[in-house]
Amino acid sequence: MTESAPKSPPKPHGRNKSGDTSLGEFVHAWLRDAIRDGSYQPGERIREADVAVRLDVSRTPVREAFRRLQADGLLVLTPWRGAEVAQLDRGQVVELYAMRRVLEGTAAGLAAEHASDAEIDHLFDLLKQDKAARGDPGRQLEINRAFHQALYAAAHNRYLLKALNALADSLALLKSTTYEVPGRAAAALGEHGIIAEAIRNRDAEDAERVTRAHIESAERARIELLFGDP
Amino acid sequence: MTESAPKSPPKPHGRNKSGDTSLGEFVHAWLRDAIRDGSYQPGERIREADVAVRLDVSRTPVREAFRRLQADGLLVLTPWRGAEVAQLDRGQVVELYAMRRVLEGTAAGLAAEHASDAEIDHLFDLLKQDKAARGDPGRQLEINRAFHQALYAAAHNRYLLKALNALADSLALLKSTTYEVPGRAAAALGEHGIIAEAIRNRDAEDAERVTRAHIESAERARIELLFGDP
DNA sequence: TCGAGAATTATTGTATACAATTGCACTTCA
DNA sequence: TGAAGTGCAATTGTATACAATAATTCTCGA
Repeated sequence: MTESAPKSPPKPHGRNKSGDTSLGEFVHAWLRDAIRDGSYQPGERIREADVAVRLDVSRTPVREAFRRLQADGLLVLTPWRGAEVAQLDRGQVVELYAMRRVLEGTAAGLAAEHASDAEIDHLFDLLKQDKAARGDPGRQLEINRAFHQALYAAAHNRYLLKALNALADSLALLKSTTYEVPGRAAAALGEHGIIAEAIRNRDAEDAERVTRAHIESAERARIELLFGDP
Repeated sequence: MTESAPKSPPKPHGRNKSGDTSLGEFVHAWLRDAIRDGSYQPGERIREADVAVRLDVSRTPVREAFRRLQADGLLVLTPWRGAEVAQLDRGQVVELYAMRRVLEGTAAGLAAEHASDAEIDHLFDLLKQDKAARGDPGRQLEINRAFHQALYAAAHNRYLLKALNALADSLALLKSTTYEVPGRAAAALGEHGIIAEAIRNRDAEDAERVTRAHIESAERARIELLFGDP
């Protein structure tokens, strides 16, 4: 608890075993993942010193990570009160999905215009993998993420990519995933297929339309999951 | 230069005269404004110690500000190289405006659906002020900003607001403003009027359409200003 | 004279000491 | 008994010392 305990000798702070360049980045990634997988629940308070002790670093990189996570919207920092994992009310969830519908639709539209053939191949490859993973929800979830990431990248717009990633982070604050709704995984797979098809056809308008529909059905599943009355 | 100079006695770090709650926030705001008004030029390197000495604070709050500005996309931080004011290449400018077209259009569409009557009144009030400020470019620029901010707020979507503000920050990296193009201020005023009208009519589709057109003409002015060959 | 390598220096990354603030528990008085 | 005031503990904000790294300069040899 106290920091005056006989610590190990000051360790060099060069690259740590992960691919992070600095401890601050390492802590950022760690906390982000911890929030994602629910180790830290929304609304829970996080103390700098706790994290520092747990990761065996000083408070400095922890503070750095806190600021970044605040900017990402994952933490709420109040002066002299510290950090709390953000929690979304119903209104925010609705706003989040409204935003996602727009951005994701835009990404699909731009992808239809700008995606390279290799990028389109990659989308279809992921679809194939998804089909193969039927019955393995964990794997499907992973591939689902990859599909959306591939879609974002194919749009070739850095600002859009950044905004979509920020949105995805906020979405991670909702503990459960829509794949827990019966049939949702299969439905999503089908919708992904339609999206990929539209992109291959270079039909931007159609790609945007079907993608918005995809997000809308994801939102319906989400609202049902969270609040039980769609 | 050296920090060991006989400093003033350790000053209390309570609320400073500005409305900032912490020094970190104060430094953040200061740097942000300095980048906005060109005191720090894009591409210019900024050293932590310099800022610290200049603002008479330690490096800690400066570092904090640097991280936030990096998250905002205003600074580029390379490990052990420090901070550089971000600079946008032509591709980024195009991507930025593509994004802005989408988000700003979406904001207008949502505003048409969700804006309160008071918010719509505010938009028209700003239009009136803008007309009155004809001939005063500085004031017009200020009102222009306020108009767009009011538009963002009227959309009632926190994520959209945040994304648009981030975009506006990046836009500030371009030193000049499109109002330097002859006739641009007047054209913008007219376009703003059309947007406000569409919102008052609660015509979301039209509001989005005319707003996208507005951003497109702003982009044309920008590209001409920056690169001279539209 | 030029280039490769080593020492030096400038600058950032990290750790930690200390100050300031807040919230809570305890005391005290009506 | 309850409520208000006061002191203490927990926690964050800030300053600064030190370590590590990268850029720069200097030296020496071909």
